[in-house]
Amino acid sequence: MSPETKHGAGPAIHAVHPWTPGKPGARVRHQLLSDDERARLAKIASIIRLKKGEEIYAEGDEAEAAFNIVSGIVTAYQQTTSGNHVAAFLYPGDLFGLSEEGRYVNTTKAATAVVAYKMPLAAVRRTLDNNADLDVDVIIKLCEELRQAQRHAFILAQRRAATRLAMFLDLQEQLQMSRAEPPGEIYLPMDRSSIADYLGVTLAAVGRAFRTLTSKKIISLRDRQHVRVLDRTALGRLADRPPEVGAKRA
Amino acid sequence: MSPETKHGAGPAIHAVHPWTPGKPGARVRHQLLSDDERARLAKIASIIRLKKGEEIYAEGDEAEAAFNIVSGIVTAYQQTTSGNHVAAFLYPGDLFGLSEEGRYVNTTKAATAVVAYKMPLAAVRRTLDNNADLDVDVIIKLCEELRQAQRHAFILAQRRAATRLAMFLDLQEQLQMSRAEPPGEIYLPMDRSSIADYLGVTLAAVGRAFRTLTSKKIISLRDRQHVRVLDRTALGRLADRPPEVGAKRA
DNA sequence: CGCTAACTTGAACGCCATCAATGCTTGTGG
DNA sequence: CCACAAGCATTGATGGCGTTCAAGTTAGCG
Repeated sequence: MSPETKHGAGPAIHAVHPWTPGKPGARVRHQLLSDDERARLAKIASIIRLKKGEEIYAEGDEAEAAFNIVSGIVTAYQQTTSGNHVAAFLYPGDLFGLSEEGRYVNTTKAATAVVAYKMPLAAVRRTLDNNADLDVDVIIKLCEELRQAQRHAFILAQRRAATRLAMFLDLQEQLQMSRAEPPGEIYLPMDRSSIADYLGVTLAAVGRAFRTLTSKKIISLRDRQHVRVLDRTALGRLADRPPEVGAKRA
Repeated sequence: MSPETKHGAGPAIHAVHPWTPGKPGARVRHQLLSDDERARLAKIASIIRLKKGEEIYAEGDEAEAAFNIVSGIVTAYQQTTSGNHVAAFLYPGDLFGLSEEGRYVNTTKAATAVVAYKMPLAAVRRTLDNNADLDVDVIIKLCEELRQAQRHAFILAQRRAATRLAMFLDLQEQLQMSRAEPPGEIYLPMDRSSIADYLGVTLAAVGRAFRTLTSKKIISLRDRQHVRVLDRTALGRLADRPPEVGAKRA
């Protein structure tokens, strides 16, 4: 078997461009690497395949490789005594395995079956040293991940669980569009408890929030993984405006 | 080195190194730029001086320059109908002015009097194209900002206000150490309502949280801007940091 | 087709948002 | 130097929302 040829040219990095303007709010993701660059990275990369639930590396481990997702979803989280905190859901085209002072800062595991490229850090650094254009691509990707983390913080700063969920769904839909996936329905590959850990609320609260949005006819659930948006205006309103603060009602 | 050199040599970028290991948890920040690089950046930079409260740019403005702080504190935030969300407090050595599709993603204003370098984006890009070593420095800095944003999200995922405040104080103390500032007391240059907006709680809740930590003899307040840590173990426990078992490197 | 894990729903308690009043501090002019 | 004002911060009461604990339901998988 020859996975390298099967999956084509090699690693691919997708990101929204920081300085090239597009249609406002469109946030189109481009593939940043040229065929040439992909081929160069392919030389230092190996393919790994993970079953759902498998751990890739753990927080505090010595960082030895960076990863690039080909297919599937990866959850990055940290474990605490009072439950897990999900920092990000990673999709095809995403990079992960960043370290601080030589150690990984979070734990990663496959949320679905995953295929990914694994690139030893030493080789990555060597390649970066010799390819100035790659540097720029990495910068662009890091800018995107930074904005992503800031959006996450923004969601977590909301007070009501239904608002956080609305913003999460809104975000997922935007990401899906920017990945040029079929629209019309939001697909949630991760399970409810991962969503809860991402939103910083309990599993029970996520359930209630889904119920709230459903009973208000803002969304409808085809099944646990597929959400249809019925009232985009109301969803958007929840996502950046305070929910009816007025408590003066009988 | 003349006294003027510090401000005269040009922009300075400070960051914790992602792959060079240090004493675990020490998180020492280094100045990334060589004198030569600073001089090159100085050619495209101009100095700006801001009074406390002055706005630097607003969310949605067309991005035309990046900034690098020389002295003072900058607050980066977004305005919503239900109050402000503070995304970050920026210190000397930090970079800001990142954009998405050519527009700023947040509003920035001076939290204290500020001196900063302003660098037109076009010139920055040209300089990056011609200086591969600068690229690497920017990558390192972006990694740090990313981790910073993830830590912020981690704080916001906490449920109790006192826990968020404890983690915030812990973080500020670490940052202060990594900046090699005098230890023994945490200095909070920002006002209470900025802290509230950073922690995603109300001003009143911040007050209560301070009172809780004070009455538990975990901290004491010299004045509104100076906090002394009385019980670091308890603070770390609240902050959900693993107990520091003589972690002085093996 | 039964088992298990994931999810939903229910009831009581506690924390924080909200509204509102008081206290503190800083700056300005008399 | 004090009086005063304006902004910032603390403190107090009440109610809503989310956590917690627990039971019931669905879906996935052998």
